[in-house]
Amino acid sequence: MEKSFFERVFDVTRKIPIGKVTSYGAIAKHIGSPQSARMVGWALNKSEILDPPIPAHRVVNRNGLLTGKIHFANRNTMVELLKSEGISIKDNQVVNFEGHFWQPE
DNA sequence: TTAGTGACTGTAG
DNA sequence: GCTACAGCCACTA
Repeated sequence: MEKSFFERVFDVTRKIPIGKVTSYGAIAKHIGSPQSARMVGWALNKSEILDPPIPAHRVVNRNGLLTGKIHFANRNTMVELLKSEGISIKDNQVVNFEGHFWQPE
């Protein structure tokens, strides 16, 4: 039994270290479908109903832009969480994105 | 069962 | 440099 695409996304996302961020594309690539980054976002959307919750706030698009924050109940939640982990956010974007970037394995 | 949708990305104009 | 379009796969109605 292999894990579904869905579960792999969570598996990778959970491995993101504190203070680090990654992109949908990086996760999708790790799973094996670089062009299915949309699926990653879709999966993360479902993640909030899971237990335990997935650190979806550490996943941003390839520009370091917090596009996913619009799906949080409060649009400041994602920013605040990242800031509390030592990541600076400016204008919905990760400051020094490449410096904080983390890639699975 | 078929059709529609999605937290993206890369290429082309 | 910016805008537009197509592709990708899994899930829900």
